[in-house]
Amino acid sequence: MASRAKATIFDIAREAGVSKSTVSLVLQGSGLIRPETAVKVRKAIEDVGYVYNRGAANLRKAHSNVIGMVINDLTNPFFAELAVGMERVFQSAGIVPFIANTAENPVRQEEVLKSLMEQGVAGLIVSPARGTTPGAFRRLEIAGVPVVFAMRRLPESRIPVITPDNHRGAYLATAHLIGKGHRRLAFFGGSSDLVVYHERLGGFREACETLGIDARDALIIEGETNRKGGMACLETSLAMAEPPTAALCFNDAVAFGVMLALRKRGLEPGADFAVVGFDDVVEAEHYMPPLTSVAVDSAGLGERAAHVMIKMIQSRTTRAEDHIGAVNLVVRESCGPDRRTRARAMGTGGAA
Amino acid sequence: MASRAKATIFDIAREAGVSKSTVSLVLQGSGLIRPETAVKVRKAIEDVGYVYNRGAANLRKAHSNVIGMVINDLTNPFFAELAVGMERVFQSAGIVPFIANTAENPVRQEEVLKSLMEQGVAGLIVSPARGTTPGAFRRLEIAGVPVVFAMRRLPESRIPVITPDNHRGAYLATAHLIGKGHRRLAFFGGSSDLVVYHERLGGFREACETLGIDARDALIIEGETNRKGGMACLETSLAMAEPPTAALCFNDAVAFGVMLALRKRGLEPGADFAVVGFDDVVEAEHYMPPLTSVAVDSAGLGERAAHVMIKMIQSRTTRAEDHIGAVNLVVRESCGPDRRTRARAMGTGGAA
DNA sequence: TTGATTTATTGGAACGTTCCATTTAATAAG
DNA sequence: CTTATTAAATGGAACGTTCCAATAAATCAA
Repeated sequence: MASRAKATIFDIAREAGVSKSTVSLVLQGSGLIRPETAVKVRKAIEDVGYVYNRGAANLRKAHSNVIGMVINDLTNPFFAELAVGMERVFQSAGIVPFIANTAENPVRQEEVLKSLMEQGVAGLIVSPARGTTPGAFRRLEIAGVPVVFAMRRLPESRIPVITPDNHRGAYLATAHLIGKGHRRLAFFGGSSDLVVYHERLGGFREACETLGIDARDALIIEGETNRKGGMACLETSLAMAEPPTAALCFNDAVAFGVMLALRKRGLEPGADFAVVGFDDVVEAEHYMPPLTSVAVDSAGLGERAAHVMIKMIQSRTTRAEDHIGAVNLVVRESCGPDRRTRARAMGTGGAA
Repeated sequence: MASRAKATIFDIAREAGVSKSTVSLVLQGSGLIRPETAVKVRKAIEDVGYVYNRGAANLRKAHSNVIGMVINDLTNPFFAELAVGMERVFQSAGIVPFIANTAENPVRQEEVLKSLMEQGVAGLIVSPARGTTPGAFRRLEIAGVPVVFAMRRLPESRIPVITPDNHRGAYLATAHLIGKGHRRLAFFGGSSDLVVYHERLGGFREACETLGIDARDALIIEGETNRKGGMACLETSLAMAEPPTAALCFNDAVAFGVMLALRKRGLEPGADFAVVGFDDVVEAEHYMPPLTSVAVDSAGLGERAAHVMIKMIQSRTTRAEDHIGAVNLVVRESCGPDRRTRARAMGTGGAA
């Protein structure tokens, strides 16, 4: 209401009877000022209701402490987890990261990136939107802003990447299905404009071939990466001449959709059709039946991404090594007769 | 890599053979400059790889276009939905909101608010963390920054609030349970340091009294507002001498927990124990059994909050009217014999 | 042709900080 | 008692914009 003109360090200086420079020093916690003076100044800061103007400071300092995270879908708990992991690290480093959502929209992403750059971010952690064009991050590179990709990568980009081991995860899951005796397999959901898709599909294919199944017999159906997509995939597959008996799904959301569609047709997930998900979101454990899924530790990947970012900023580089995170197949009850229910298979999925 | 010193409007001016003022005018899209000149300048902007420095600009303009949203729990899809609703509105207004997560931690919230203020935000939409002290927003008020509370309110605060009609929602849900013939009711989850809790509990109590049930017979168990809390509540209640036969849950997460715990005891949610949730998150519809819940349209509330914020900024005020959003009871199958499955009861819950 | 008006462009001060170079005050060394 | 040394505080320039007042160029009226 009252809102008198914003207080500046000059107001503080007058109030405390010192110079603006002294105030500045106190604000930065410099040891050069006499403790009593510092106390006096700090009191004045309180009294005048001062708010530090970081914009003005950055004008001189030329390096802010703001880090942005650009997330492609905030409503997916999987990405929200990623964000939370990053925050944990930044918090302990005294950094407040700003999150922006692109809602899987490359145009929006462009706006978001522009805005963050204008704000003078020190670095950016990005899970790029589907359909991102290769040039979208050129401006960032030119400006020399450190960028890390998390969970997703772009084809032919030099930007460091933190992702789970998608290939291995898909391999483990597929081997598990084959080990259960399934011979007609399907891969449901996702689309080929995502690098992740190719990685996971690659693991699926390799497992098929290694374990004696002709990959050309496998059914591959692209689709949306959500429940609806999963339902559609299942319907399509059951309309085939020789329908599959098991499916590896692009992610858990797709798997939930598949199970939903099975129920709707009077089929029991697990007994009548085996389903494996990917990501192992919290819901997977509580679903009916509990979903077998590839756990990727998204919060851990978020932490790792944050650490890499901090390193990059400190060493003033825009390059860093990629990091491929370990995955586990978490076996639950969505793949038929529960021989080893609720056991955690760590790095072994029956690839014998 | 190369990263030559950041280009400024002076560099553009030199490149285009005009003055810095002209460049500034072009950047602001002023109609005062000759179109050909504008084209020339815009080309120079591209050529030098210029990045607008909003911090410097704000130094003069004294009003940024940055809006912050402070969310208490980003992993709850309910709050993520709220964020998405807000973003929709801001996007069409050309504003990029920055989201920050407080993880339900008042200390973290303090840091976040401080950081956002230092960044010079034009306004703040906040879903306050549980346990927020009344003074937490004093600095914002002093600085005259517009603030809107969303989903949650603080006791005795003058800050405008956008919330669902918690009292009515709880009333409708409770009346529904009573209409089904239940007489021993429970209210599960939440805690009394949340204003929302009192609102929902108030609706519950009013329904009991109005519809002929002594509210003192009702069982009220506080607890965490997540699955775990729900499980604990159910266990506690079943240990009572005369256990309840139905429960209104503080939110859907609690309701999911209750259903989980029922199953674990071999009881069937719906048939053996009626459960109603609150919020109607997307999972509610797909759960087994589908959860009857109070829909609050969180995305819509987010949009509303964003609109109010934009109005406040334009009219340079820090006051605005509260907004209480309508709620619907969405009846599904978690409350016993499904007399009217999948019907949407709009504003009427059987309060006759 | 001259002056008035409109249209485009420009220089300079200001915004709130940081940081360097300086000054002043206090202390130590000779 | 000087003079060198250290500690504490300060003034001024700079950061990259915006915006006002001023100028220059073009158009119009008389």
